Parts: sequence; C-alpha cells; structure tokens
Amino acid sequence: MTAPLHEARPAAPGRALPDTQQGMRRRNLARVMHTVSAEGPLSRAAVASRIGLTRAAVSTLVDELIRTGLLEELGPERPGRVGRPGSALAVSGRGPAGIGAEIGVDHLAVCAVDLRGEVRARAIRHGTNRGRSPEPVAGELTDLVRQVVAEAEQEGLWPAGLAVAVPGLVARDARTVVRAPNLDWHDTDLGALLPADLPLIVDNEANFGGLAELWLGEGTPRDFLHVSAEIGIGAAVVVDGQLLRGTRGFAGELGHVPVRPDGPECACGGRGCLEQYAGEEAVLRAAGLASAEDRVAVLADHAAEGDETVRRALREAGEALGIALTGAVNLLDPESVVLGGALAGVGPWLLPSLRAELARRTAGPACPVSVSRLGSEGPLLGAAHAVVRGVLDDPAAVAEGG
Amino acid sequence: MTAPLHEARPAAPGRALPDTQQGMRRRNLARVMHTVSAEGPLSRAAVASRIGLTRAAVSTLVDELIRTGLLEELGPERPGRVGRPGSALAVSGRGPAGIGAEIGVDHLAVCAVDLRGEVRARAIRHGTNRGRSPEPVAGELTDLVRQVVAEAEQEGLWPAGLAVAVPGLVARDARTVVRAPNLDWHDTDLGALLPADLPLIVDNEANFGGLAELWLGEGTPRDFLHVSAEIGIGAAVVVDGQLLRGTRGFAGELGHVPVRPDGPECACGGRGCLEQYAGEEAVLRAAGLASAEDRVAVLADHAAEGDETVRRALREAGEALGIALTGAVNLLDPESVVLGGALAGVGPWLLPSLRAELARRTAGPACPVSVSRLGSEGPLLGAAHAVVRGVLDDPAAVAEGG
DNA sequence: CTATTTCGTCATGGCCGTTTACAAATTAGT
DNA sequence: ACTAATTTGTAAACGGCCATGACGAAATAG
Repeated sequence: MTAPLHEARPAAPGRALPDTQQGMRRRNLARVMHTVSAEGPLSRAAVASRIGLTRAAVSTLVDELIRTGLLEELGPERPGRVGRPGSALAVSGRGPAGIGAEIGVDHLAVCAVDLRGEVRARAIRHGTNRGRSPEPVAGELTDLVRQVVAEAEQEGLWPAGLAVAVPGLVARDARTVVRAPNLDWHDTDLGALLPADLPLIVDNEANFGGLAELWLGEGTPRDFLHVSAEIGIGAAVVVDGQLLRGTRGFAGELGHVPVRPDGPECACGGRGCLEQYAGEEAVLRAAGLASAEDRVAVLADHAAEGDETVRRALREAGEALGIALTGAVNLLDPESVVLGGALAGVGPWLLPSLRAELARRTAGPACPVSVSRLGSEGPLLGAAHAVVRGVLDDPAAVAEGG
Repeated sequence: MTAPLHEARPAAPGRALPDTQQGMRRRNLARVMHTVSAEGPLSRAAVASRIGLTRAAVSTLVDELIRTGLLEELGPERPGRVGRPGSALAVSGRGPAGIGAEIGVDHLAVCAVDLRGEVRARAIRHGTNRGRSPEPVAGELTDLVRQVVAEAEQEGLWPAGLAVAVPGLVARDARTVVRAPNLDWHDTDLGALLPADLPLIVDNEANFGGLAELWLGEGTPRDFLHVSAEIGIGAAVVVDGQLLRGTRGFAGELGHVPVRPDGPECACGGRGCLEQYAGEEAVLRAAGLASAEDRVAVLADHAAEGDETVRRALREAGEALGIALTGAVNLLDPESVVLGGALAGVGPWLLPSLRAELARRTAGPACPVSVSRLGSEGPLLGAAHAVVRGVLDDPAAVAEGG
C-alpha cells in the first residue's frame, strides 16, 4: 500500500447522476469521439489502444457513432507496416454543426463550425450597437443566424446549438446578460429574444476567447490566463482545461483589480482599477487620440510610426497590466498568460513593459506571456466550438437530423 | 432538443482510465461511502434513493463495504413511520484512520482521525523549528507519528496514510518542500525523511486549512477563498469543491500580490506586496511590538486593551488585505472569503477595515468575509481529513488491515 | 387481527466490455 | 511465388453489474 494517495481521485463524489451502465456507454462514446477528433483519422484498433478498451468494444461504439452520423469511415489506410491495414475513421463533415455568434460593440458576427472544426459558413454585419436596445439587435442577430444555418444546411449540416458571445457579464444560467456597459444592457434575457428551436449558450466574450485559446491555440496548456481587452478588460481563467466561472459567473474581472489603490476613481466604485490605466479609453486619452472608429488599429498605426506619446501610453498600460497580472499569477500559478482580443494588435508595444514588470515582481522564473494567434476571431470561434465540444462530450444526446 | 447544452458535461474527456464496469463499481462504492459519511446513519433504502441506484444494488455494495470494514451495521432504526424499519448503516469507527501532521514554525503536531471524522489520538511537541535542518525535525515528527499510530491502533484503527502540512511551497509531487522561508528549508524531499510504510501527502498549510474549511466549516460553500496568515500570508483557492493548485503547485500566494506598486521592497523582488503591510513582521513592527513568542496572542491582548497603536496597525493591515482581496475576488468571484490561521485571532480588529475596503471597491454587493471557527486547528485537521477523503473517494483501494 | 407500508434479499434478465477464436489483408523471408 | 508472421475487424461465449419483479420480514393503521 504505497499507492499515490494524493492522486486518488477516481471517484467524483459530486457527480449527481447515478453511475449506471448506460452512463458508462455514453462516456465511452464520448471518449471515442474525442480521440478521433483530436488525433485525426484513426483505425478502430488505434482508438482502442488509446482509450484502453478492446477492439471489440470500440467496434460496437464506432458502429453506433457511424449510424448516428457522427463518424465516417474513410476507407482502408495506406499500409506501410505489416498486418492488415485498418479502416480510417474520421469525424463526420456532414453531421451537426455549432453555430457561434458574437455581439460586439461595433458589429454582429455568426459562423457555423462542423465537428471537424472547420468554419463552413459565416455572416457579418458592421455598424455600432452601442446604446441600441436588445430587441432589434437580437432580431438582426437572429436573421444572421438563420442565414448561416441555411447555408450550413445546404452543405449537409444541421445546427446542434447556438452560442453567443457578448461584451459583458453573463449569469450562470448562460442566458441572461447581467451587465454590458458598452451596450448599456442590464439584466437582459437573451433566451427570450433568440431562436427558441436551438439550445442556447450565452457567455462573456473573454470566456469564449479563452476557450478558443484552449481548444485552438498553440501548445496545449491546460492552466492559463487569457486576457482580452476590447473596451473593458476581461480575463478567462482556465484551470485544468476548465473555465473558472465563479459563483455568479463573474470570474475574470481583471479590469477592476486595483493597481494603484489611491488612483483615479472608477465607475465600479473603486480607485485605480486596471481599467483606469490599460482600458481602451484611458489609453486613447493618454495617447492624445480621439475615440475613433477602428480605435486599436489607429493606436497600432501611430505606434508603428514612432509616435512617442502613443508608445508611452502603451508602455504605461503594459506596466499596469504587469502589476495586475503579478497578482493574478501569484494567486493562480498558471502555466502561461495569453493576450487576446484588441490587446493582441498592440502586443509589440505592450509586451516589453508588461514582461519587465512581471519579471521584476516575481521571485523565480516569471510566467511566460504571449500573444494569441487567433486575433479578433477568438470569441466567435470559441462560441461555435463550445457547441461542437458539447456534441463531442455527449454524442449520445444527439439524435440524427436534430 | 432544447436540452441545457451548457450543462452537458457528463463525459470527462480528460479522464485517463478506461470506463469499465469495475470502475463503475468503484465509483458506486465511493458514492455509498460519501452518502453515509455525510448524512449520518442511513438505511440501505435511504442510501439507494439518495444516489439513484436500486435497493438491490446498494445491498451488494454495502455488503462489500461491511466486509472490508468500512461500514458498520448499527442495528434496526427506531421506527416512527409505517413499514419495516431499516437497518442503520454508519461509517466504521474501527477501520482506517487518517494521520494528519503539522510542521509549524513553533511546534509539531500529529493527530489521527477516523472515518467518522473524529480525532482519536493526538500528540504535540512545542519548541521552535526555525532554522533547524529537516532531518532532526522529520525525525521528531516520525516519533510523534509512531506514537499516535500506536495509540490509534489500540482503539482498533489502522493508518491509511499520512498527510503533512508545512509552512511553505510544496511541489505538485506532494513530497517536496520547495521553499519554506521560516524554516529555511529548500527543495527538501520529505518523502525520504518520513515513514515509508505509509502513503504520504505533503501540502501547504494554507491549502490544508482551506480543505478543513471546505469539509468541516460552517455552511457548505464550494467556491471560496481561505486566507491564512501565520508568518507568510497564504490562501487556498477552492473552486467547485476542489483545491486550485496551479501548474507548479504554488497557487494561492496572496502574500505577494502587489498592494501598492511603489511600496517597500519585498524579499520576492517586488514592491509593496501584501506581506509588507499585513505580514506578521510588518504588523508587529507597525504596532511597536517586538517579535515575541506567542506573537498573535500578544497582538490580540494589546488590541483588546485598547492600545491605539496596535489597533491602527491592525486596521491598516485590514485595509491592505481588503485591497489584495478586491483583486482576488474580481478574478475568482468566490462565494465568500474566510480568514483562518493566526488572522482569525485578530479578526475583530481586522475585519471592519477589510470589509470597508472591499465594499468600497466593489460595484454590487461585496463578497462576504468571515472568520473560520476552526482557529489554529485547521491545517492539522485538514491534513488528517485529506487522508480520510482519500479513503472515501476510493474505498475499493483499501484492503482490510492496511 | 387484517390491510398496508417499507425494508432487505433473491432470482432473473439485459446491458456492456472482455476473452477467445477466426477470417481477411498486408509485409517479410525464402 | 509461396509460406510465416503480423495486424485488423468481427462474431460468439463469458462474466460482471445494475435493473426488475417477487417475496418474506417487520413495523403501523384501522
């Protein structure tokens, strides 16, 4: 008995559902889907050895998944090794699709992603939503969704669900926008305003951005902080491959972490919050630029041209971010920090001071900070993929044809 | 198909073990143990209805657990309702025991806790360990452990494992003390210095304190921050009933969250860390008190007597804690914050300014802050209970007689 | 004293992964 | 070209586990 007791967590005490044989099968179906999805075309035998079941068991699981249209048989593998070649299995490109949507301050966007992770249809509408009431915005979004769904259906896909990214706080019911300052929305039940025939997930844009980073980003860190600054500054906290949501769903409010406790007042009631130093408005003001249309691009342009005022503004924003992130890193010990959203665009001018500040305040090696390669697409892709993950996580819940 | 897709996570893709029938049985054994442990004496039928299995299935599970000595049949329940009375089941008071130990700066402590959660044996040795090398300390601890184990064995218990709380950072291997400033230990493999015949868990004192709060505290929040200040200031971050450890195991370093970015230098390399304002040394200095033996008691005494200097020192420490916790609360959105360890002793003088600071900087209702009722016992109890939870989480791994 | 309710158990059955065996398809060696 | 070895996928028998349904036991209600 010198077992690694500290790892002994095979049982999940919190699990609510009874552990029955059907549940076992559902979980094994999910494991087959995840394995095939993650590691490309694979034979039944390869799947079996990876998930630890026998070939026979995997065969029956695969049969069921092919019948429901979630897996496809691609035909015999190119040999190369001795023995009978396997029959390659791949996730279906004609089954369910995840519909992702984004309500931005300046645009609406919708896309459809198939189980393979490919974007199969998309639609965008530009134009500000600032101050518009939820109903017309949701109406327009619904139109875009229908358009994208129709397009996807022409390619043999059917919508498995809709996920909407919003620039604000979302309650844990994943329907209600509690506060979206830049839209001026409060306690808005998006569930009542969007198509009722699709399962709906609403979440913070930063959260979906973080999930996109988790699922599509470089490397495979499972513990990281994804910082996303559009107008407010939000963060997604990913712990062990799971999004940390908090009791009310408000986790990740990095923008209101105190940086200088006696600094300027903030709308939140506090003083010297990060947003007062690294928020878009603050940076534009410090850079001496008016609030323009494509604000971040303007910043990046001026910085690239060598405008010293702009560069200083960005440098100081980086310092403030570094201070706030020092606190976060001390608290969470993440593997890395990733900058996404608008921040990514001005990364080159932000990173040096940010990294310096973080390193200066850290005893050992500082937590690595990088820029997301997903750019501004993150939240939209994350939303669509959230639906896809839902299917992979419980393929048995999906009936052919929706 | 209007399923709550955002809740669809029945499959844990990260699960490493194949999902086989034996695993199912193991999990169900664990659920029976947890249910009986949490809800007192219960009949087989009551357990069945709670965990969603049939009475027949529960019967066989219970038989097995009684055979291995983890459950006991107490005899027929007092009736009161119609129908045949059930036979009360309880967690055994003579089976495995968790051995918890604490290496404090000024003492060593060991206790044995049975599956029922009761302390059945304990031993303490006072005297400072500051600056002593690990070997003699571990030797003394081993003696105490053997003493407590012997005592427990006389009561029909056998040790299922040993968990040791240390005042420092512990690597994720749960054996190595990476840094314990107040002991002056570095990269010490406690696994090599402690009894090898017992499964070992080593963890930070703050973490075990947080687990104690989770398992034994008032109410049942599953998302909270447990702040523990002995000499350094540590925190346990509990998310969904699980301890957040971080990539390297260093999560919860609240003491080095920047409070005033231009404040006094800290040993960590940073400036204005929380520890510079609310750490024991800083508070004693601000209070005009020399570093005495039972330092916190002295503080509390002076404060109770109305010493204004001491009170101001504590008030200011509370403010600094409030600032650091504002950041943490914004990031994590916990259900509550609990002060444990030495902090609990001076809570009355700390809390007002702490709460005020937190409320002032929070938009909505502020996160509630309370004082742990476990006092200084937290880490020791948490350690012992960690072993007990290990048994509850996988009863099948436990063989009678250890 | 009988009807009713609830508890624990037993026999049966169905679901599910394993084991074992085998045919099919390829490479390696002669 | 032919055989041996290897690997894949499937089929049948097996065993473990929970569900179902029936039954005796032990209490209450009338």
